[in-house]
Amino acid sequence: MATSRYSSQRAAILGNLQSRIDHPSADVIYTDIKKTMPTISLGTVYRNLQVLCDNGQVRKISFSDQIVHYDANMANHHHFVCKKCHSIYDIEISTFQNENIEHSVETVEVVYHGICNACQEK
Amino acid sequence: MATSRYSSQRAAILGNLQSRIDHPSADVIYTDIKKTMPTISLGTVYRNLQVLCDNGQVRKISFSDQIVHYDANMANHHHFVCKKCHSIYDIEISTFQNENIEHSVETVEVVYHGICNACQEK
DNA sequence: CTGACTGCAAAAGCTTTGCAGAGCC
DNA sequence: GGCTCTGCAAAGCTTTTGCAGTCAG
Repeated sequence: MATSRYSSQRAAILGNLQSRIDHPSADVIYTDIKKTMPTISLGTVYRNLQVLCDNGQVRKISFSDQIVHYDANMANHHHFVCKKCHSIYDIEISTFQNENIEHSVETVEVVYHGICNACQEK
Repeated sequence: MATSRYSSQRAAILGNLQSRIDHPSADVIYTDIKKTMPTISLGTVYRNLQVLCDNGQVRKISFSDQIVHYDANMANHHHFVCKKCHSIYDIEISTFQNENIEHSVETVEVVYHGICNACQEK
């Protein structure tokens, strides 16, 4: 944050993402913001999403479609992806505990992120 | 596989993936196979990996790096991704039960795949 | 023979980056 | 005024696709 400066573009991007419950791609955010801020460029959207990620205000999520989706909900939660319509739903952890997911789950993918043993020893 | 035909290329791709414990990208598989089968093309690798996925012999896994990784281990297991060296480790479910993962986990990402309510009702 | 498969190369996404100019502090 | 940020456009990467020829069954 030390070298971060306020810009209306960055505010618009964060605001847009926080007002949504879906998990848009950079391009979807860009198209949406362009309606009210016609001069914004796609490169700016990508650059700011990266900064917001580094600042911990936004997270990237990626599924099997080679597109990075963004999520401003930083609370601990899971995701459900429909293989038919490709919608992405948030799954609250409490729901998860109850095994009470309202969709038909076929497979579960779990990915841990962190620092591996080899890197820690360096 | 009604309309599937044997080809040495497909066998080489599946064999290569099954002999590995890492989770290579299509390009890594291509480069590796090219050593013993110099005429194989990258397009063929992509096409066959897709077929093998459709047949349930291989699965795609994607993390936050915009590259699709392939995994021939179809048993139920999780993955650990090192944010420093980007290595991918398999995490066996039994290990998971014991919370006995040998790396330093910072975040966990859980994604369910299936058919959502809306699509089921159609 | 037939039709699925291959190699090649071009095209098609999505994302990153260089540059010159603009704007926040 | 300095340094970060922006818009634009080009470049970069991964992946897909069209086509004509090849090969398994």
